[in-house]
Amino acid sequence: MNDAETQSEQTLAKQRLRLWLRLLRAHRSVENQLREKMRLAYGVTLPRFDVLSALDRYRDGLRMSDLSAKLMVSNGNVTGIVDRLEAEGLAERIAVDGDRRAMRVRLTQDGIDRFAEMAAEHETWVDGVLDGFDEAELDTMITLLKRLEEDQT
Amino acid sequence: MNDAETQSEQTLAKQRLRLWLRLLRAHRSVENQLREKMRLAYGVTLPRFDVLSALDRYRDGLRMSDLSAKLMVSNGNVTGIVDRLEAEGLAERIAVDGDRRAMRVRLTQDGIDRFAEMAAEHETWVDGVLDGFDEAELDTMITLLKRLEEDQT
DNA sequence: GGCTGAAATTTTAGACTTGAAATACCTTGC
DNA sequence: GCAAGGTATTTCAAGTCTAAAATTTCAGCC
Repeated sequence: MNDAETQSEQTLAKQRLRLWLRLLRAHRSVENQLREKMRLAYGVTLPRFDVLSALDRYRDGLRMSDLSAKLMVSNGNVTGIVDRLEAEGLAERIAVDGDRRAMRVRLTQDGIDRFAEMAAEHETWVDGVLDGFDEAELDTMITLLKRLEEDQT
Repeated sequence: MNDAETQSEQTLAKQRLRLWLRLLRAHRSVENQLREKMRLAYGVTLPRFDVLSALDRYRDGLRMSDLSAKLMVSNGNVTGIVDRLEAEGLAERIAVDGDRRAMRVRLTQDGIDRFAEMAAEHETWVDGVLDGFDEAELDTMITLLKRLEEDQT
């Protein structure tokens, strides 16, 4: 455990741990700010906004399992959130013909309209929170974070 | 809205949004992996591990409010987690003399020992997950993420 | 047709999380 | 001293989240 290579490996591992802790804190910081703004301005939670956002991107609707895969959360989780969005009239479940096990979820017109309002302001909030980064820095981080995701087989 | 400067501002805002989405996904990806490993290997949740980690760094103990501030979560949240850690015998609450409102939480000897085991393996897991990054890349990201946090007044 | 295993979703139990209210205590100004 | 306002923590209701079990349906095979 005393040669230079092992030494460097140890340092690298520690540095990777530091990165993870930074990622954790950065995420929590941004999330906390956005959650409060969303709640005050629109009375909506972040998980619901995330689901609306995914559904807005796929106007034809998504299956429950596609939705949970895209959001990287469990199936049971989206069941509850979609239940509430449905109760609020922002989303609806429709049958998938040819497979009676599956459900397609899509935005209602009201959901489309409400999301459009929120999304516009959401973007300006994010812009404000990440104000300190210029284009080069943004590109750097986006590229590296994207690789992080791709690295996970 | 047609001059070059405004155009660039719009692009920057979109890019910042992209960064936030990347951050979200990267966080979720790492967290999901670590959660499962922690659960299978030690039967412990990530929130509990986080609290143990903070307490391990401050062996004299932390007040509940210091703990919640360091972890960037609500007060009510740490109350529940510390309750459970206490029930498991890993942490204990002790009175703060001079202020009967406050509580100091610290690890028990068992908590110290158990955490040491977990922390060692946790580090190797993080090392594995962030395997794809070399020292320069780690430094870059750490520096930028650190600045993100500092930018929030 | 009927059986078997897989797939999509929901249900369930338990934990985590927030924001707000409640409780208990402290501190300051008078 | 004591009232008023502030601080530390807990409690509470509602929502989010996971992992595992349960349901329902599908698809292939005999």
